[in-house]
Amino acid sequence: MNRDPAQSLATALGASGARITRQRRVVLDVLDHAPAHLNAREVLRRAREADPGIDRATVYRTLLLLKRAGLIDELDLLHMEGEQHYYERRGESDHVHICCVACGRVEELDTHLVADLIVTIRQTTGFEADSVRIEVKARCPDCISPPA
Amino acid sequence: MNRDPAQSLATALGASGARITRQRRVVLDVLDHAPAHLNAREVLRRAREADPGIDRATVYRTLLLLKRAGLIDELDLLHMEGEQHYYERRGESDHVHICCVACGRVEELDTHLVADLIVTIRQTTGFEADSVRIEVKARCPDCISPPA
DNA sequence: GTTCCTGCAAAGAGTTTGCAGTTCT
DNA sequence: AGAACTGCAAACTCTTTGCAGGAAC
Repeated sequence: MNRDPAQSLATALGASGARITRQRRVVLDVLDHAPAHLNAREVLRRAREADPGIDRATVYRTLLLLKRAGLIDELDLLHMEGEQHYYERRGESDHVHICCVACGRVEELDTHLVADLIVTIRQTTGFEADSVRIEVKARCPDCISPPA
Repeated sequence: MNRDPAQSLATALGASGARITRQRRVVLDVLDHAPAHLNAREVLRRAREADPGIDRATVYRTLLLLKRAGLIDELDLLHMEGEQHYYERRGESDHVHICCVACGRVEELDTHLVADLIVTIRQTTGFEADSVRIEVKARCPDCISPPA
Protein backbone atom coordinates (compact mmCIF):
# COMPACT_ATOMS: atom_id res chain seq x y z
CA MET A 1 0.00 0.00 0.00
CA ASN A 2 2.94 2.37 -0.37
CA ARG A 3 3.13 4.74 -3.30
CA ASP A 4 4.83 7.99 -3.91
CA PRO A 5 2.41 10.65 -5.03
CA ALA A 6 5.13 13.25 -5.25
CA GLN A 7 6.56 11.53 -8.30
CA SER A 8 4.96 12.43 -11.61
CA LEU A 9 3.03 9.76 -13.43
CA ALA A 10 5.37 10.07 -16.38
CA THR A 11 8.36 9.29 -14.20
CA ALA A 12 6.59 6.39 -12.54
CA LEU A 13 5.35 4.93 -15.80
CA GLY A 14 8.75 5.35 -17.43
CA ALA A 15 10.27 3.44 -14.55
CA SER A 16 7.96 0.56 -15.34
CA GLY A 17 9.54 0.20 -18.77
CA ALA A 18 6.84 1.80 -20.89
CA ARG A 19 7.77 4.31 -23.54
CA ILE A 20 6.93 7.89 -22.82
CA THR A 21 5.49 9.17 -26.06
CA ARG A 22 4.19 12.64 -26.72
CA GLN A 23 0.59 11.40 -26.45
CA ARG A 24 1.16 9.57 -23.21
CA ARG A 25 2.88 12.54 -21.68
CA VAL A 26 -0.19 14.61 -22.43
CA VAL A 27 -2.56 12.10 -20.85
CA LEU A 28 -0.36 11.68 -17.80
CA ASP A 29 -0.18 15.41 -17.43
CA VAL A 30 -3.95 15.68 -17.47
CA LEU A 31 -4.19 13.10 -14.71
CA ASP A 32 -1.38 14.68 -12.71
CA HIS A 33 -3.01 18.09 -12.61
CA ALA A 34 -6.69 17.30 -12.72
CA PRO A 35 -9.17 17.44 -9.91
CA ALA A 36 -10.15 13.94 -8.89
CA HIS A 37 -12.62 11.79 -10.77
CA LEU A 38 -12.23 12.40 -14.46
CA ASN A 39 -13.98 10.00 -16.76
CA ALA A 40 -12.40 8.76 -19.96
CA ARG A 41 -14.33 11.19 -22.11
CA GLU A 42 -13.14 14.10 -19.99
CA VAL A 43 -9.54 12.89 -20.02
CA LEU A 44 -9.77 12.77 -23.81
CA ARG A 45 -11.27 16.24 -24.00
CA ARG A 46 -8.52 17.74 -21.87
CA ALA A 47 -5.80 15.83 -23.63
CA ARG A 48 -7.02 17.22 -26.96
CA GLU A 49 -6.59 20.76 -25.69
CA ALA A 50 -2.87 20.05 -25.62
CA ASP A 51 -2.76 17.70 -28.60
CA PRO A 52 -5.83 17.88 -30.84
CA GLY A 53 -4.91 14.80 -32.84
CA ILE A 54 -4.92 12.43 -29.92
CA ASP A 55 -7.28 9.50 -30.29
CA ARG A 56 -9.80 7.88 -28.02
CA ALA A 57 -8.01 4.55 -28.34
CA THR A 58 -4.74 6.05 -27.14
CA VAL A 59 -6.42 7.45 -24.05
CA TYR A 60 -8.06 4.14 -23.24
CA ARG A 61 -4.82 2.25 -23.82
CA THR A 62 -2.93 4.65 -21.58
CA LEU A 63 -5.51 4.39 -18.83
CA LEU A 64 -5.28 0.61 -19.01
CA LEU A 65 -1.52 0.79 -18.77
CA LEU A 66 -1.74 3.01 -15.70
CA LYS A 67 -4.32 0.79 -14.07
CA ARG A 68 -2.15 -2.28 -14.64
CA ALA A 69 0.85 -0.45 -13.22
CA GLY A 70 -1.18 0.43 -10.14
CA LEU A 71 -0.68 4.15 -10.71
CA ILE A 72 -4.33 5.09 -11.00
CA ASP A 73 -7.54 3.73 -9.54
CA GLU A 74 -10.74 3.21 -11.42
CA LEU A 75 -14.03 4.18 -9.78
CA ASP A 76 -17.58 4.19 -10.94
CA LEU A 77 -19.08 6.45 -8.28
CA LEU A 78 -22.14 4.24 -8.05
CA HIS A 79 -23.09 4.86 -11.68
CA MET A 80 -24.89 8.02 -10.75
CA GLU A 81 -24.49 9.43 -14.24
CA GLY A 82 -24.31 6.65 -16.77
CA GLU A 83 -21.93 3.76 -16.90
CA GLN A 84 -18.64 5.50 -17.41
CA HIS A 85 -15.70 5.03 -15.10
CA TYR A 86 -13.71 7.63 -13.33
CA TYR A 87 -9.98 7.71 -12.78
CA GLU A 88 -7.79 9.23 -10.14
CA ARG A 89 -4.14 9.11 -9.21
CA ARG A 90 -3.49 6.51 -6.65
CA GLY A 91 -2.35 8.04 -3.38
CA GLU A 92 -0.63 6.67 -0.34
CA SER A 93 -3.74 5.12 1.09
CA ASP A 94 -7.26 4.46 -0.02
CA HIS A 95 -10.03 6.83 0.83
CA VAL A 96 -13.78 6.78 0.91
CA HIS A 97 -15.90 8.32 -1.85
CA ILE A 98 -19.20 9.67 -0.63
CA CYS A 99 -21.73 10.52 -3.32
CA CYS A 100 -24.83 12.62 -2.70
CA VAL A 101 -27.69 10.98 -4.57
CA ALA A 102 -29.62 14.24 -4.63
CA CYS A 103 -27.11 16.74 -6.02
CA GLY A 104 -24.29 14.54 -7.30
CA ARG A 105 -21.61 16.07 -5.12
CA VAL A 106 -18.75 13.71 -4.32
CA GLU A 107 -16.66 14.07 -1.20
CA GLU A 108 -13.59 12.17 -0.18
CA LEU A 109 -12.90 11.01 3.33
CA ASP A 110 -9.69 9.73 4.81
CA THR A 111 -10.21 7.53 7.82
CA HIS A 112 -8.26 4.94 9.70
CA LEU A 113 -11.24 2.64 9.25
CA VAL A 114 -9.91 1.76 5.81
CA ALA A 115 -6.64 0.54 7.26
CA ASP A 116 -8.57 -1.22 10.03
CA LEU A 117 -10.60 -2.99 7.40
CA ILE A 118 -7.48 -4.28 5.67
CA VAL A 119 -6.24 -5.72 8.96
CA THR A 120 -9.62 -7.24 9.75
CA ILE A 121 -9.77 -8.85 6.33
CA ARG A 122 -6.38 -10.45 6.78
CA GLN A 123 -7.21 -11.70 10.26
CA THR A 124 -10.66 -13.08 9.54
CA THR A 125 -10.37 -14.30 5.96
CA GLY A 126 -6.64 -14.67 5.27
CA PHE A 127 -6.99 -12.54 2.14
CA GLU A 128 -4.24 -9.97 1.55
CA ALA A 129 -5.89 -6.76 0.46
CA ASP A 130 -4.24 -4.80 -2.32
CA SER A 131 -6.64 -1.93 -2.56
CA VAL A 132 -10.01 -1.03 -1.17
CA ARG A 133 -12.74 0.76 -3.03
CA ILE A 134 -15.43 2.30 -0.86
CA GLU A 135 -18.29 4.18 -2.43
CA VAL A 136 -21.13 5.46 -0.33
CA LYS A 137 -24.58 6.46 -1.48
CA ALA A 138 -25.59 9.31 0.75
CA ARG A 139 -27.33 12.63 1.14
CA CYS A 140 -25.25 15.71 1.78
CA PRO A 141 -26.14 18.21 4.52
CA ASP A 142 -27.56 20.69 2.00
CA CYS A 143 -29.84 18.09 0.52
CA ILE A 144 -31.02 16.77 3.88
CA SER A 145 -32.30 20.20 4.92
CA PRO A 146 -31.93 22.60 2.01
CA PRO A 147 -30.51 26.03 2.89
CA ALA A 148 -33.08 28.84 2.65
CA MET B 1 -30.68 0.60 6.88
CA ASN B 2 -33.43 -1.79 7.94
CA ARG B 3 -34.81 -4.33 5.51
CA ASP B 4 -36.58 -7.60 5.88
CA PRO B 5 -34.80 -10.34 4.00
CA ALA B 6 -37.29 -12.96 5.13
CA GLN B 7 -39.95 -11.46 2.91
CA SER B 8 -39.89 -12.61 -0.71
CA LEU B 9 -38.99 -10.09 -3.35
CA ALA B 10 -42.36 -10.62 -5.01
CA THR B 11 -44.17 -9.66 -1.82
CA ALA B 12 -41.96 -6.65 -1.29
CA LEU B 13 -42.26 -5.47 -4.86
CA GLY B 14 -46.01 -6.01 -4.88
CA ALA B 15 -46.26 -3.88 -1.76
CA SER B 16 -44.60 -1.06 -3.68
CA GLY B 17 -47.46 -0.98 -6.14
CA ALA B 18 -45.86 -2.74 -9.09
CA ARG B 19 -47.74 -5.45 -10.91
CA ILE B 20 -46.56 -8.95 -10.33
CA THR B 21 -46.55 -10.47 -13.77
CA ARG B 22 -45.56 -14.00 -14.66
CA GLN B 23 -42.23 -12.75 -16.01
CA ARG B 24 -41.43 -10.66 -12.99
CA ARG B 25 -42.26 -13.50 -10.67
CA VAL B 26 -39.72 -15.65 -12.50
CA VAL B 27 -36.98 -13.03 -12.26
CA LEU B 28 -37.70 -12.35 -8.59
CA ASP B 29 -37.60 -16.04 -7.92
CA VAL B 30 -34.19 -16.32 -9.53
CA LEU B 31 -32.88 -13.54 -7.32
CA ASP B 32 -34.53 -14.97 -4.21
CA HIS B 33 -32.93 -18.36 -4.60
CA ALA B 34 -29.67 -17.60 -6.31
CA PRO B 35 -26.24 -17.55 -4.82
CA ALA B 36 -25.01 -13.98 -4.54
CA HIS B 37 -23.63 -11.95 -7.45
CA LEU B 38 -25.53 -12.86 -10.56
CA ASN B 39 -24.99 -10.64 -13.55
CA ALA B 40 -27.83 -9.66 -15.86
CA ARG B 41 -26.89 -12.26 -18.45
CA GLU B 42 -26.99 -14.99 -15.83
CA VAL B 43 -30.30 -13.77 -14.41
CA LEU B 44 -31.69 -13.94 -17.94
CA ARG B 45 -30.30 -17.43 -18.49
CA ARG B 46 -31.84 -18.75 -15.29
CA ALA B 47 -35.12 -16.99 -15.87
CA ARG B 48 -35.35 -18.63 -19.29
CA GLU B 49 -35.10 -22.05 -17.71
CA ALA B 50 -38.45 -21.34 -16.12
CA ASP B 51 -39.88 -19.23 -18.94
CA PRO B 52 -38.05 -19.59 -22.25
CA GLY B 53 -39.84 -16.68 -23.88
CA ILE B 54 -38.66 -14.08 -21.44
CA ASP B 55 -36.79 -11.18 -22.97
CA ARG B 56 -33.60 -9.38 -22.10
CA ALA B 57 -35.46 -6.08 -21.88
CA THR B 58 -37.85 -7.47 -19.30
CA VAL B 59 -34.98 -8.63 -17.12
CA TYR B 60 -33.26 -5.27 -17.32
CA ARG B 61 -36.50 -3.44 -16.60
CA THR B 62 -37.20 -5.64 -13.60
CA LEU B 63 -33.70 -5.17 -12.23
CA LEU B 64 -34.10 -1.41 -12.57
CA LEU B 65 -37.40 -1.58 -10.74
CA LEU B 66 -35.84 -3.54 -7.90
CA LYS B 67 -32.88 -1.20 -7.68
CA ARG B 68 -35.18 1.80 -7.49
CA ALA B 69 -37.24 0.09 -4.80
CA GLY B 70 -34.07 -0.54 -2.83
CA LEU B 71 -34.63 -4.30 -2.86
CA ILE B 72 -31.43 -5.26 -4.61
CA ASP B 73 -27.94 -3.83 -4.73
CA GLU B 74 -25.84 -3.45 -7.82
CA LEU B 75 -22.16 -4.33 -7.67
CA ASP B 76 -19.42 -4.46 -10.22
CA LEU B 77 -16.88 -6.52 -8.32
CA LEU B 78 -14.06 -4.34 -9.58
CA HIS B 79 -14.76 -5.23 -13.21
CA MET B 80 -12.67 -8.33 -12.97
CA GLU B 81 -14.48 -9.95 -15.86
CA GLY B 82 -15.77 -7.33 -18.22
CA GLU B 83 -18.04 -4.44 -17.49
CA GLN B 84 -21.18 -6.19 -16.42
CA HIS B 85 -22.89 -5.53 -13.14
CA TYR B 86 -23.86 -7.99 -10.49
CA TYR B 87 -26.99 -8.04 -8.42
CA GLU B 88 -27.83 -9.35 -5.00
CA ARG B 89 -30.73 -9.12 -2.61
CA ARG B 90 -30.29 -6.32 -0.22
CA GLY B 91 -29.85 -7.63 3.31
CA GLU B 92 -30.15 -6.05 6.70
CA SER B 93 -26.76 -4.44 6.57
CA ASP B 94 -24.07 -3.90 4.03
CA HIS B 95 -21.14 -6.23 3.78
CA VAL B 96 -17.71 -6.22 2.24
CA HIS B 97 -16.96 -7.98 -1.06
CA ILE B 98 -13.44 -9.29 -1.30
CA CYS B 99 -12.28 -10.33 -4.76
CA CYS B 100 -9.20 -12.43 -5.41
CA VAL B 101 -7.45 -10.94 -8.42
CA ALA B 102 -5.68 -14.22 -9.11
CA CYS B 103 -8.51 -16.76 -9.11
CA GLY B 104 -11.62 -14.62 -9.19
CA ARG B 105 -13.08 -15.98 -5.98
CA VAL B 106 -15.36 -13.55 -4.17
CA GLU B 107 -15.90 -13.69 -0.43
CA GLU B 108 -18.26 -11.68 1.67
CA LEU B 109 -17.41 -10.30 5.07
CA ASP B 110 -19.69 -8.87 7.70
CA THR B 111 -17.97 -6.51 10.04
CA HIS B 112 -18.98 -3.76 12.39
CA LEU B 113 -16.50 -1.54 10.56
CA VAL B 114 -19.19 -0.87 7.98
CA ALA B 115 -21.53 0.49 10.63
CA ASP B 116 -18.63 2.39 12.17
CA LEU B 117 -17.95 3.97 8.83
CA ILE B 118 -21.51 5.20 8.52
CA VAL B 119 -21.25 6.85 11.92
CA THR B 120 -17.88 8.38 11.08
CA ILE B 121 -19.23 9.77 7.85
CA ARG B 122 -22.12 11.44 9.62
CA GLN B 123 -19.89 12.89 12.32
CA THR B 124 -17.10 14.16 10.10
CA THR B 125 -18.92 15.17 6.93
CA GLY B 126 -22.57 15.55 7.87
CA PHE B 127 -23.57 13.23 5.03
CA GLU B 128 -26.29 10.68 5.83
CA ALA B 129 -25.23 7.37 4.34
CA ASP B 130 -27.90 5.27 2.68
CA SER B 131 -25.79 2.34 1.62
CA VAL B 132 -22.14 1.49 1.46
CA ARG B 133 -20.43 -0.46 -1.26
CA ILE B 134 -17.05 -1.88 -0.35
CA GLU B 135 -15.11 -3.91 -2.88
CA VAL B 136 -11.63 -5.09 -2.11
CA LYS B 137 -8.99 -6.18 -4.57
CA ALA B 138 -7.07 -8.93 -2.82
CA ARG B 139 -5.28 -12.22 -3.03
CA CYS B 140 -6.85 -15.24 -1.37
CA PRO B 141 -4.83 -17.58 0.88
CA ASP B 142 -4.60 -20.24 -1.84
CA CYS B 143 -3.21 -17.76 -4.33
CA ILE B 144 -0.71 -16.26 -1.88
CA SER B 145 0.94 -19.62 -1.29
CA PRO B 146 -0.59 -22.19 -3.62
CA PRO B 147 -1.47 -25.53 -2.03
CA ALA B 148 0.72 -28.39 -3.21
C1' DG C 1 -61.80 -1.26 -19.46
C1' DT C 2 -57.83 1.02 -18.44
C1' DT C 3 -53.28 1.08 -17.26
C1' DC C 4 -49.23 -1.20 -17.01
C1' DC C 5 -46.21 -4.59 -18.93
C1' DT C 6 -44.13 -7.49 -22.60
C1' DG C 7 -41.39 -9.03 -26.73
C1' DC C 8 -39.25 -7.55 -30.61
C1' DA C 9 -36.03 -5.02 -33.09
C1' DA C 10 -33.25 -1.29 -33.37
C1' DA C 11 -30.40 2.11 -31.24
C1' DG C 12 -27.23 3.78 -27.86
C1' DA C 13 -23.19 4.44 -24.65
C1' DG C 14 -18.79 3.17 -23.53
C1' DT C 15 -14.86 0.61 -24.67
C1' DT C 16 -11.79 -2.49 -27.37
C1' DT C 17 -9.33 -4.36 -31.43
C1' DG C 18 -6.95 -5.20 -36.12
C1' DC C 19 -4.13 -3.11 -39.00
C1' DA C 20 -0.87 -0.28 -41.61
C1' DG C 21 2.07 3.29 -40.76
C1' DT C 22 5.01 6.00 -37.34
C1' DT C 23 7.93 6.94 -33.42
C1' DC C 24 10.73 5.88 -29.60
C1' DT C 25 15.15 4.03 -27.79
C1' DA D 1 17.02 -1.73 -36.69
C1' DG D 2 13.58 -3.35 -33.93
C1' DA D 3 10.04 -3.20 -30.73
C1' DA D 4 6.52 -0.40 -29.09
C1' DC D 5 3.06 2.90 -30.02
C1' DT D 6 -0.44 5.62 -32.79
C1' DG D 7 -4.71 6.89 -35.45
C1' DC D 8 -8.38 5.18 -37.90
C1' DA D 9 -12.35 2.54 -38.51
C1' DA D 10 -14.86 -1.15 -37.40
C1' DA D 11 -16.45 -4.26 -34.00
C1' DC D 12 -17.98 -5.61 -29.54
C1' DT D 13 -20.41 -5.81 -24.98
C1' DC D 14 -23.80 -4.42 -22.16
C1' DT D 15 -27.92 -1.85 -21.66
C1' DT D 16 -31.86 1.03 -23.07
C1' DT D 17 -35.83 2.56 -25.90
C1' DG D 18 -40.01 2.90 -29.19
C1' DC D 19 -43.71 0.64 -30.40
C1' DA D 20 -47.69 -2.42 -31.13
C1' DG D 21 -49.93 -6.13 -28.96
C1' DG D 22 -51.14 -8.54 -24.47
C1' DA D 23 -51.90 -9.24 -19.51
C1' DA D 24 -52.90 -7.58 -14.70
C1' DC D 25 -56.03 -5.41 -11.73
